Amino acid sequence: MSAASMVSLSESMQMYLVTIARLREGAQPVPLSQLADTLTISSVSVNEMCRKLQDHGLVVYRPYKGASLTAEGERRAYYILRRHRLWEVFLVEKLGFDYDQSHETACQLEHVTSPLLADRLDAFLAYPAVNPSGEPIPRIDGSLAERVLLSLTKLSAGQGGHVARCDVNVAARAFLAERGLRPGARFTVLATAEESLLVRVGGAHISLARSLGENIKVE
Amino acid sequence: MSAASMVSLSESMQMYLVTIARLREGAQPVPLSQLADTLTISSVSVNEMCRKLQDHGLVVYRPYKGASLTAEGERRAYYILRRHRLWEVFLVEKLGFDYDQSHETACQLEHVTSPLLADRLDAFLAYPAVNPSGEPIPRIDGSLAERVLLSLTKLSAGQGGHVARCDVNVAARAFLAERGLRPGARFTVLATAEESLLVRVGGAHISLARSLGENIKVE
DNA sequence: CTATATAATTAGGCGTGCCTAAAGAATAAG
DNA sequence: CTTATTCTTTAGGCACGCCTAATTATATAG
Repeated sequence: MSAASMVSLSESMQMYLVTIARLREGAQPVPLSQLADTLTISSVSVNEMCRKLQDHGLVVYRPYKGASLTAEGERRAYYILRRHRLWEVFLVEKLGFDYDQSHETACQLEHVTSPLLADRLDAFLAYPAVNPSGEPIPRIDGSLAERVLLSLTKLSAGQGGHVARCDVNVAARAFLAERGLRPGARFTVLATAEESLLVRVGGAHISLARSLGENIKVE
Repeated sequence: MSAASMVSLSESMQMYLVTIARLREGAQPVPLSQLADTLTISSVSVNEMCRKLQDHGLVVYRPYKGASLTAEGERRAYYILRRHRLWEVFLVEKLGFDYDQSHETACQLEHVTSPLLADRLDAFLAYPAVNPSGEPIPRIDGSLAERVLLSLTKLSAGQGGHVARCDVNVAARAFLAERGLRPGARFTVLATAEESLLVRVGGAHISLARSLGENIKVE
């Protein structure tokens, strides 16, 4: 529980923090299994690291519940997330990367980005508010604009946007992801009816029950 | 002595290779003491690593002589050096960094730069031939333009350039470095006479014997 | 309320890259 | 040619971040 305000964190610790920040929904702790899965690291190692992060005062870990961020942990996570998303903007807008390519590359660059570099990059990119898939970029002061999310069913035919979250069961999530309807994807609503709606994502068309669309959050 | 052509190298191994490439003059092996000094790593560790690099077929290490690069080692070194200098150009020209700042930052970025990123960056910067201090940038094919170097004494009053190398003894090197006349520094020749010349570097003026200037290589 | 699947933990290990201390070898200077 | 200095090598260790195998604890479905 030591403060460790100025100490610089290892790349691994940084990755854990930002992963928790990404996976959590609201103040919900993130199950370690999910963390292990996302990071592709064994659950034993994840456990170990979460305890260490807790000792550093960055994470609160409750067995069988999961890991959540302390105020300091969140600050650290946003610090990295800011760099990550700034690089994504640079890679996509200036270097013509695909979003997926940019994400992978930004994952590396984020850890070697000094405050000076981050701020200059920010200025160079004209202070973007969001990354290429619409996720907000934390500001220098650590503040993060909340995304304004709508249910997919709130849109009318012709409108489009980005998928933010799919709050559905695993089977449905896999089904949708396979067809391209996953967080970050750009889509257009083609038609709506009483009980279902038709969506275009990438080259594919998907027809969804309203009950399912209700739980897909977009912006 | 295994080939290891495709294997990716650790960041440390990369740092050793590019450091050797930077320090060597011609095909001269680099003394381990100099390597240890530059990397600020104990000579024991440097020794260890040079043996490992030799086992990987990247370096030739001869005790009491020093380390030199194999063809493959040089290829790897240039691969990193290319990324390093491209980032320096980006940081200085696009983000307004000082050269010294850019050098430090580029040292980090170079290790997380995929071929795609390097090539896009190269294009974005309009295929620069040299970094901000005039050192040539290795090309994609691994070729490195030789610098055209002159002795400082070859210049006449009014001409200027960058210091490339100071081939003088330690005391003289330290003396000159302290006054700003070190590799990378921009200077102007203010006046020349039979036995000495006057140079401006930064805000300072330095008067040098021709015999000393003879061994200062510039471009 | 108990069985079963899921999660947590302990124990022991591995590779990398660095360190210090101490001993041994070669070069360069007298 | 020999001594002093510098360089090399061996030995033993440490921190980090990861691993597997085996054990123990919890939660939840029946």
